[in-house]
Parts: sequence; structure tokens; C-alpha cells
Amino acid sequence: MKNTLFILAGPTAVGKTDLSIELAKRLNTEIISADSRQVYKEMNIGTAIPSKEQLSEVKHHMIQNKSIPEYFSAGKYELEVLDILKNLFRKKKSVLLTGGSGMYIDAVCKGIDPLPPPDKTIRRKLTHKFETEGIESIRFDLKHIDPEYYESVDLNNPKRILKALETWYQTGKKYSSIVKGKAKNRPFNMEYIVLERDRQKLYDRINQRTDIMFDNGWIDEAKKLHKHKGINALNTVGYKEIFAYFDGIHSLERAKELIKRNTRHYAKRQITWFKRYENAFRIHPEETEKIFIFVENALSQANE
RNA sequence: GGUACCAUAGCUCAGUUGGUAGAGCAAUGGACUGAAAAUCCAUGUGUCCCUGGUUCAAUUCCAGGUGGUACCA
Repeated sequence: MKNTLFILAGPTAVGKTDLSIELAKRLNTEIISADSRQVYKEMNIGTAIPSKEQLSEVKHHMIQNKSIPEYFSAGKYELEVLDILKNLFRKKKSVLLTGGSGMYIDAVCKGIDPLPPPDKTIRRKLTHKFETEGIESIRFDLKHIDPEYYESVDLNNPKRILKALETWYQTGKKYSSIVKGKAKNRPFNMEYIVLERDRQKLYDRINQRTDIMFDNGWIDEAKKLHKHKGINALNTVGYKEIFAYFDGIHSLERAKELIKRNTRHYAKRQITWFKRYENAFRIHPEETEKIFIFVENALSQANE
């Protein structure tokens, strides 16, 4: 008999939070958030953190337990979550992992090859090289350093190329020799539930939620974070558009429009990612009864 | 009511010296093993307002109609 990790995934604003609370109560278990921005304690309104009541109803992990200046990554996330799971599975038959960060979910479910945390100096140098000499220059370096990876990377995507170069300068090893992409075995079952909603309805919800966030004082929250604007954690839909408003780049109205649009784009990327989960149970978030039945069936099979 | 201007993609508009059309934005599809709410790639969308005329051929020229905008009354 194995324990089961239920993965509740879906695009932003689809309705994950409310459902996850209900599901966790039903399963008498705890929630691990799989959200790359909800881990930061300084952000609240703009990352749609569950309400105080919700947080008190069900214990949540990996929510607001990091600070914006801290370096965090999918690799760290994997290790921390595996640790939490080890403990939780001592007393719980099932645990709920819920969120919209596909790479974080995959890091837990499939594993991620070990890389060291980035060296700031090396990253700065490489970024500077890219910014001053252009993408050709870093492509050229990659071709000589790691020809195998050069063949398979997206050569238009500077971040991918820079990561591989950074790895080489830090470890002396080729990125392609470290990153194998082979899924690891996990000592628990994994059941995917992917939440889906009509596209137009989802977009309506995004638009409404954005307006509500502003009504709830998002601007004041962002004002306090403005001084940290260069930090990666704040390279986040919503905050960047509000910062641009503070900096006089565009109006508040324009910022709101851009936030809605960029959130829609983000949701689209998430939907694309979750199409990978071939064996997922795909369902509308309000079909709670069907979801409960799915969950119970999965658990009884795991007990056989 | 009169005069002028306008009517082309979901929106804002360009264009065709007459040979059925293209930009931006929006939208859509995709990639993605450590910056991932990040980053990157790809793709169109059409009674060219309606009716008639001229013409081998009209979205384009002409006339009338309809709608809009501005000014005059």
C-alpha cells in the first residue's frame, strides 16, 4: 500500500484555492502550495494568497515562507517539498499539492537534476556579455563549450543559453552532462486533477479578480515593494505593471489593462503546460462531487 | 434639413494609378530541468457598408441609399 499525492493543477483564477480547501478537508489532510510567487511573504494581494480563514481551516505548506531577496528555485522547491511529504505521509494517507507553477509541480513529481545555486558574479558577467554583445556572442560560446546542448536548445532564448554557460563556468561540467531529464521514481502514487473552464469565463474571472485586487489595496502593497523592483521575485505579472505606473511609464488605467492581458497570457501558458499531463482527470472546478468520487476511487485502488 | 468628411480583420487604421488586401494591438497554437507569474517560437483572422452604373474585370471610379462624425441652419 502506497500513499497518494493528489496534484491539483490549473490556470490562474480557475478556482484552485476554494476547491483545494474543500478537498483537503474531505481527505483530512494538508496542502502544499505549488506556486512560485506565493512562497514570498511580502506579496499578498497580487499573488492571490488564500484568505486568513482558509489558511486557518487547513494547514498550508510552502506559502509565504520565503523572503523576496532570498534565492529560490525549482530545485530547492523539490527538496523542501520531498522533506515535507516524508513527514506528512507518516500520518496522512494522502496529501494535496496544488498550484499553477508547472515546473515546480514537475520538480516534485519527476525530479530535477542537481545544479548548484547560481553564482551572482558569473551570472552578472554573462548577462552583461549578452546585453552588450548580443545573443550571437553567447550562442558562439555555447557552441564551443557544449555542442550537444547547442543542438537542442532554443537558440533564440537567452535565458536557456545563459543557464548552460553559467553551469559550465561554475562547475566545469557541461550542462548536457548534468541535465539528463530522466524522471525519478517516487515512493508514492501521483494522481493529477487538472481544472478547466471555458476560456471566455476564465478571462472574465481574471478581469474581475484584477479589479478586486486593486479595490483591496494592491497599490499600497506594491508601493512598499517598489524599492525591490529589480529582484526576480518581483518580475511578476501585476507588480511590474504597477511599478511602471509609479515610474511614470504609463497611466494607472493602462497598467490595469496590461495586467489583465498579461494575466491572460500567463493563463494560456499554464494551460499549454498542463496539456502534458496525459493521464490527468480533467474537470470543471465546480464539479466537486465528481472530483470527490475520483479521489475516493483513486484511494481505494491504492489500498488494494 | 444643408454642406463636408468617413465606412476595409474583434479594435485602431493603412492600401489597391481598377486585376478580391496588410500593419499594430487583441486573439489563437506551441516550446520550456533552477530567473518559470520568467523566457522564447509560430499563426491567421475579411460579403473591403448596401444597391445600381461604367468596365473584360469594381473593395477601388460614378450615382443613389444607409449609418457615423463635424460644421451650418
